[in-house]
Amino acid sequence: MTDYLRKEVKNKLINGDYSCAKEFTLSMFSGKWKIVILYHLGIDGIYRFGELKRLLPQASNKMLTKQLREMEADGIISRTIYPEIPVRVDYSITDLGQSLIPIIVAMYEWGEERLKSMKQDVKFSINEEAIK
Amino acid sequence: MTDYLRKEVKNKLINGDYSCAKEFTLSMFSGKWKIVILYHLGIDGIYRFGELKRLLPQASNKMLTKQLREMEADGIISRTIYPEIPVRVDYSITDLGQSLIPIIVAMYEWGEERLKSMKQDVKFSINEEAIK
DNA sequence: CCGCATCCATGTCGATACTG
DNA sequence: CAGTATCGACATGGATGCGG
Repeated sequence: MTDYLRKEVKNKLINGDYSCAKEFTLSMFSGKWKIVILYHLGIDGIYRFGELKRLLPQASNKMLTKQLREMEADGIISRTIYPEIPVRVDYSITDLGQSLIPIIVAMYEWGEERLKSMKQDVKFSINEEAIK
Repeated sequence: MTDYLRKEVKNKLINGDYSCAKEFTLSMFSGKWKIVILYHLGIDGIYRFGELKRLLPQASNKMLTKQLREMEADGIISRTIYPEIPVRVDYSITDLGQSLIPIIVAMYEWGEERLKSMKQDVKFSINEEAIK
């Protein structure tokens, strides 16, 4: 829903509907590859376009570019072009982007916990099967 | 991207790729209306289907139902049917869903702050215009 | 090397009408 | 009341090829 969400939130903001603060935050990193890119840039540091591509082999050029451009427009990452030949482009997180990292870390931890307890449940049901 | 995200994450989980904990968490509330519904159920308490509809006038039956069913399947909300006539259905948040509320509150607060400083920037540029 | 442009299959969402 | 069914418009994302 990402593009849709971005458009919706923009419309709401234009129409003065400021009751959508959480949707606004969500629209920052809810996009294909966005949360992963942001996490890497926040934790690891600077990446070049090609490095991100290798990091996300499933992402097409088109999608990767789109996500990066949107995050740049939102001010959470920055893009630096070095007009060498061949061209070189660096991506890094901004201070604003960095301020989102705690939330993403919280999401990471929640996910880890949840996955752990889901594995537990699987073990339990296997044991129950064994008892029968 | 929501449905896509859900499918992707499910596939990743099936394939034993447990390195996607944040995407997994994201898939819990990244869906049309999900974060708003979850927030209301978490803060206000129980809602009936019709009440949610009135709360989200833009949401169609189809979408509202879909989002509620998915969140139920994910175990973050629960659905109770009272076989009266006419039928009555209550939706409430589960303990698991409640454990997501701090993250959503953090997102709400980040959004509020961000919107505030964006308004500030608008004021600044208006003042600059006035100075000229 | 880092993209953008185009085409096309698929997916998503709204509107409307109908049911137990 | 609380949904389901169906149809059609629209958007999304993958593949490919081109360009500075």
